[in-house]
Amino acid sequence: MVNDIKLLSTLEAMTGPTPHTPTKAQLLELVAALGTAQWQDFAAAAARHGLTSVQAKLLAQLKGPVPMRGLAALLLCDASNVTGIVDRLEARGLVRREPDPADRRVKNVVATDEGRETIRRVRAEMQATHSALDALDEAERTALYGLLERLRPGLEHRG
Amino acid sequence: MVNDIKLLSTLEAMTGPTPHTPTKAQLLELVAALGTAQWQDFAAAAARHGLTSVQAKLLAQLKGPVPMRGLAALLLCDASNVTGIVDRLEARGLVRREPDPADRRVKNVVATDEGRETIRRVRAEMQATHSALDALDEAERTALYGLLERLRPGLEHRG
DNA sequence: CGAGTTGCTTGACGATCTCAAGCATCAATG
DNA sequence: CATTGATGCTTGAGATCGTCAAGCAACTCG
Repeated sequence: MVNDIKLLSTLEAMTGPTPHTPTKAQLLELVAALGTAQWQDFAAAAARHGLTSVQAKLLAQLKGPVPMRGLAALLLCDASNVTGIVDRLEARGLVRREPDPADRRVKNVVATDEGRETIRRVRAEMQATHSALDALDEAERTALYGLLERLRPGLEHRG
Repeated sequence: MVNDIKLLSTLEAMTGPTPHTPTKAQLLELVAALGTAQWQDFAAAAARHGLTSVQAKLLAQLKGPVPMRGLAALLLCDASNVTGIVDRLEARGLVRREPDPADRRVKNVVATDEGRETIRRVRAEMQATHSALDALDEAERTALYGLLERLRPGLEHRG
């Protein structure tokens, strides 16, 4: 699938002095470190707006109306947990519970204007993440995106 | 710095049908999604050994003796929080508190044999992460490693 | 209608997290 | 040496997060 010699030399030109092929363990550690760094960047940005990371994460899922059950699935947690988180967001006016017209058991959660604006700012204020991505040029971003997309299927549906 | 045309076509051969250059937002979203997926993989593996994710994360830091204060710095949390986490790990025999010979205020936390073995297994059992990385060949891993290393400086020391 | 399922909430309980306060120890100063 | 201040850890109060079990309302199917 890949022409090793040509590709590696191109990559070397691209990423600077190439470390020799990393162990899976090294790669794993690096991915983990960056994952937590980015999560903490997110948490810090959320905190500046008086949100916990979980509240911000929930808010980030609300592109449209989502039933409580759906939020539990997205956040991979118990539905009873979502009740409390939405309670607190609703008390601050960032979110609304709307009755579902088709099923009276269901409550759909919707972000208010203020909620949308807040999460937009949180994303914009993730300085560490933004400046990290700014270190890459366009070609590198495309390459990174492609590689990460290849990782996605393995990571997201787990066995 | 980069020969765009040649590089992009090589990358296209490498990553399959190339999405056009992704927005920073798209890239950010993808990185976030993979970060959480990996974190949940870690949490699930830890849970199989009766550990919470935070307990496992603390255990993962113990390559040698680390003072409580140092753990708080590594985990980016209050020192009083570490007390409780170490209490629970110590009660299960995964960790020990040792007096510091040079400073009697300090307690150094050390992983026991069982603690080391447990965290080793947790890492080994992160199936989703391992199988995701298995989807990449050697050249791709090297490329990914190089790109992530470029991201690290921006992400880790934040302003 | 009745039985089972599903969506949400509540209550109990443990873990995580922060803050303020406290105790012991260290370091520096007079 | 004695005092003062800083440092390392623990404790307690209070909020959030997370699960499980139980409950109520509403949907589905026979």
